[in-house]
Amino acid sequence: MVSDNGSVRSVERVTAVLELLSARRRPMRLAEIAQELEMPKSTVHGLLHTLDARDFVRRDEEQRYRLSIRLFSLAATALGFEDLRDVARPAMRELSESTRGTASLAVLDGHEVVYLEKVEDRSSLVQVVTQVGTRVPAHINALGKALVGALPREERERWVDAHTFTQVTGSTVADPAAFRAQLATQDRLGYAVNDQELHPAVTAWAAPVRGHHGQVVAALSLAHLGSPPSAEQMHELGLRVRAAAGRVSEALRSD
Amino acid sequence: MVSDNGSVRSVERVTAVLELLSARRRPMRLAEIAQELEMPKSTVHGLLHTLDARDFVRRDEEQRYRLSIRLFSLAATALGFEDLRDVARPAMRELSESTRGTASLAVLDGHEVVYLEKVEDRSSLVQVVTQVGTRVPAHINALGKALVGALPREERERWVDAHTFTQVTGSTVADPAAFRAQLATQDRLGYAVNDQELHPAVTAWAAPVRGHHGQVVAALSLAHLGSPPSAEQMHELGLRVRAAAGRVSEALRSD
DNA sequence: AGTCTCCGTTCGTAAATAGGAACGGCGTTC
DNA sequence: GAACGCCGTTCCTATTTACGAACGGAGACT
Repeated sequence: MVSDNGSVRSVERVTAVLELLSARRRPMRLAEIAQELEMPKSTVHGLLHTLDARDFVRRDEEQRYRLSIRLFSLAATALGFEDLRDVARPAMRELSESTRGTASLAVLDGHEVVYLEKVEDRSSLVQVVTQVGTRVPAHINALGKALVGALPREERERWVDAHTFTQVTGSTVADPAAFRAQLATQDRLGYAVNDQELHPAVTAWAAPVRGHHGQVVAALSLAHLGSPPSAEQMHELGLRVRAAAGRVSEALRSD
Repeated sequence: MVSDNGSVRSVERVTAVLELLSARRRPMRLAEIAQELEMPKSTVHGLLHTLDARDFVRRDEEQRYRLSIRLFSLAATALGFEDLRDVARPAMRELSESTRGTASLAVLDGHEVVYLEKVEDRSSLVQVVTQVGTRVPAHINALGKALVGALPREERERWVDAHTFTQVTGSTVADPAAFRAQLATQDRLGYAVNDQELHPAVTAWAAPVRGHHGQVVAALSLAHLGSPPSAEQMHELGLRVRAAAGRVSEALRSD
C-alpha cells in the first residue's frame, strides 16, 4: 500500500476493464482495451487471462472479450431483488392493464434511480423505453421523488443540498426550493408526480414500497404517455399507484 | 507470472470474494470473508477497500459488505439481453395468460440453462419458483433440450458426449442415448418437452427463438403445474409454444 | 470496572506483479 | 512474395502487493 488511497492496483484496473466492456456493450479485443484504458498490453493480457479463467469474461473465436453470462447470474441473484420483483409483479400488472400505462419498480442509488422491473401494457402502441438496470437522475423522475421523499428527514435534506438539478425539459424542477415544495406536496398526497419533467409526453406517478419493518425497499410507478390528464384524473391515478404500492408492501409483510 | 497458470493472483482472489458475496446472498463482514476463503484478513481488507472505492461492493453501517446495485446495472445492460427481454415479453404474456402457465425465457451457458425472464399467470395459486439468473442443468429442462437441440449437429454431439446426466426424479432422462432420442423427436415436432423430469408436478414445453440471421439467441418455454395433460393437450400446448417462439423470432427480425 | 475476545486496520519485508521491449504469427499492401 | 503493420504473447526486473504480526477499539462476559 505505497499508493495514496490504499487500493490494490490490479483490482482497480480489473474493475476498469469490466466497466469498459459494460459501457461499450460490444466485444472488445485486447489491444483496444489496452489503448482505451491507457494500460500496457501485457498488463491487460494478464487481467483478461485471469478474468477468462474465472469466467467473468468470455473470449470468442476472434479473440474478442465480452462479459460472461455468469456475471449476469452473479449480480442478479446476489441482490435479493428477485424476490421483490416476484412479489411486486402481480400488482404492477394489474396497475398497468387497468390504466393502459407502464408500471415500473425502482430503487434509489445515490442520486440516481435504478430500474428493477417493468410491466408494459400490451395494447399500447408507444412504449416507454426504459430498461431494467437503467439509471436516471432522481429529480426528474416520479420514482426518484417518491424515494427521496421517503428518506429520513435529515438524510433527505442532505440529499437535496448535495444534488445537482440538471434541467431536461422546460418543466423540469430546477432548484432545491421547488423540489422541496414538491416533496412536501407529495408527502401530503401519498404519491409523487412527474408531469412532463423528463419528457413532454410523459406523466408519471410513484409511491414507496415498504418492507417488513416499514423501511422503504423500492418505489412503484405508473407512466402515462400522451396529452396530460385532467386534474381529477391526475389525482385518481396517483391514488391508484399509492394503493398498488400499498398492496406490494402488504404482500412483503406476509412473507 | 511465476505461478503455473499465468493468472494475476489478486484478480483471482477478488473474483472469489465477489462470488462468495453472491453465493451467500447476504452481507458479510471482513473477518468472515477472510475465514471462508482462507485468506489473511489484511489481504481481504485491501481487496474490499478497493472494491468499495470502485463501487463494486457497498459497506453498510455495521461494516458488512454486499454487492453493489451498480454491479447489477453493469451486468444487466452489458449483455444486451434487455432488448431481447423487451421484445419477448408480449408473446410470453399472451402465452402465459391463455394457458394459465408460466412462460420463461432462457439461454444456454455451457451445460446449464440461465433464466433471463419470467412471466407468471396471475390467477394461478401455485407458482414456479425459478428466478431470473437461476441456473439448472440443461438435460432436465425443456428450455435446455430446445437449446441443445438447436446447436449445430457436430457441436450438439460433443455436448451430449460431454454432459453428465444427473438423475433428479424417476422420470429424468439418465443416459445419452435416451437424450439423443428426445432431441430427434423434438426436432421433428418443433418443440421440446419436459414431462415430470425436473419435478413430478411440472410439465413444460420449449422452442428456440432465432435472431436476425437465423441464429438461436434464446429459448422460450411454458411450464404447467399439476396433473400431466392428455396426449392431445400436450401436442396442442407444444405447438402454441412453438408459435410464440416464432412470433418473438419475427419481432427480432423486424428490429 | 476489569478482563477477554473478536474485529478492522497498519506496518515492513518476502513474494508476486507490471510493463517496456522483443518475438512470432497472421493478414494486407505493394 | 516480400515487406509492412497489427496483434497476442513471453521475458526480465523495478515496482507493487501479500501477509504475519502487532495495535487499538468495541462489545461481551465475569
